[in-house]
Amino acid sequence: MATLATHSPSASSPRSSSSSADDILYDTDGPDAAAPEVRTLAERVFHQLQDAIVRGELAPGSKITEPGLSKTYGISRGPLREAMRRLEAHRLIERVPHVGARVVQLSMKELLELFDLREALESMAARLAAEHMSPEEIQGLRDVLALHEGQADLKRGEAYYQREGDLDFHYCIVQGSHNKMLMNLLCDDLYYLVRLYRTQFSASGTRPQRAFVEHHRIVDAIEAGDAELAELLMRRHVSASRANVADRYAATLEQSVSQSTSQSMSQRPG
Amino acid sequence: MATLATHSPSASSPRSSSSSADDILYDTDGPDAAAPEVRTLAERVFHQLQDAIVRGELAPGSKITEPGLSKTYGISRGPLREAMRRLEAHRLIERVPHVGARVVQLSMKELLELFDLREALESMAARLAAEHMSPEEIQGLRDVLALHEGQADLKRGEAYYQREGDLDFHYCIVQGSHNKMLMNLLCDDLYYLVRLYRTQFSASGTRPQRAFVEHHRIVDAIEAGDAELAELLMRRHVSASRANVADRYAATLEQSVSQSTSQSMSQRPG
DNA sequence: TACTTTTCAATTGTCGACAATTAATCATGG
DNA sequence: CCATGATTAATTGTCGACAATTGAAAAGTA
Repeated sequence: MATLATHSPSASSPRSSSSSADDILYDTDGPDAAAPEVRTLAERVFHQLQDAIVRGELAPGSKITEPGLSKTYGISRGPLREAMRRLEAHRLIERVPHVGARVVQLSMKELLELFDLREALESMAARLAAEHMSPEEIQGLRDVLALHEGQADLKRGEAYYQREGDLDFHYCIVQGSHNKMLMNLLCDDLYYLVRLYRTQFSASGTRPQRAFVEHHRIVDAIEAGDAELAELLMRRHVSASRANVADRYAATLEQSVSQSTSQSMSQRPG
Repeated sequence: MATLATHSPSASSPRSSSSSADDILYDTDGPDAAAPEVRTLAERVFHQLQDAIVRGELAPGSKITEPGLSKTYGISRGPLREAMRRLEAHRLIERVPHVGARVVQLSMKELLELFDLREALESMAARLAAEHMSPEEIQGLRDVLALHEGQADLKRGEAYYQREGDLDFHYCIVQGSHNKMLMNLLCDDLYYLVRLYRTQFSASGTRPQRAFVEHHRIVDAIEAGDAELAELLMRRHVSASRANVADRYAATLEQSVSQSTSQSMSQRPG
């Protein structure tokens, strides 16, 4: 049932299968955050499972069993249960006592709710970033945008979202808010869900380029110290992203009229 | 070290030590949410520990050890670790690998950050509530306010906040938003922290009465379907509550100049 | 055939024991 | 007297085994 790819049980190097985009993010977290931070088996398996879920190797809605994963990753059920409990805390899996756990499957309603949350929280983050970001941090933000501009992905206009490039930007904004609570909430609890469905509803048409322009406008506002404008632009940016996802979903629905490929979609499109 | 009160290891009735205010909240959650929901040892101990922390029996910053709690609650370390992991997910304790866990101790900066988050999220909740709440739900909201009005606590103007009366109201608003993501975030992740520090920085002077009036105004806006006004009023309401906490903290600081009772306060006031 | 009951295999929950790591204690040397 | 290093007790991490619960398959009956 679970389309689990080959996972070497003895992972020698930590964070080996994570994307390069993550390294950019983690570097912005601070100087002492560069440490691997995998001091225990449960942590390592947690990161591996997290990666497998976000990458889609563990399909949304698929049931995951403790003995199965225990054998797959070569560890006992003790640390595995701890890793699963952490996944549940991050809302990546859902557990039912005495029944089991399965990978989370957001309905379209919930996915749009997630964007509403982002709109409220990230606009707040942009406002705080405009108030608190240092010139060095703003320069780092510009570097991120320049890095994205140089990538061929953006020019082809396809994979800007899928390759975490967009989230990199949002990460930096949230970090710039200097609000630890907000950082925890967005980066630890919400962004993993966003990444999960980002690959499914990737941006279409001219949306990546427009998003890139919007990013620049937001940085301009932050650099000018215009908190109100930064908040407004970020709110519009997330809202436009939300609308794009909704459109993509509607297109998927129309497409699924002829083809009955409603397997990976939601059952309750309310 | 941990000032743990007497906890009967064999708790016959579930949710025995929770306040009556919680029952009101849980009833608004739906008809089938009245079930005890404690189908496992880990769940029960989680609720017991959660209650002990929120009630202050486990002081903020105090270290909690697995063998200690294991013996206190009469269970093995297996389910206890699971309960602790859930507490960590709810940000009520902080764990360090190979070192241990201790009850969370928010700095004043973090506590104010928490209020900023509430301001952004609950104003959003109020707006959604004005758009989506049914007449029956609004009537339930008025019932909550009437219930609070009849209590002697409010008249004495002291314990309105401490007795979860205020949070009851906010719970109902969040439920009325009909946004599951928002409900999870606020009710599961943030409100326990709020409750923890609510007893410490209880409202002062005429603040409880004013808060009560503000509650009525918010319900009026919701009933009128004025989403914009409801959002604004809630934003002001939370902001005023934040200011009140900040004032109380400043008063505590001045008081700690003569008395060096900086034990339960934060070490990093900034 | 359809429905109810029973059985059973699989999974989850719980426990006790052992290994690994840490922080404090104590001894030693400068 | 203080700093530094080894020792040790305590705590956390990990493991394998057993008990309890669940869901479904199998058997029986109307």
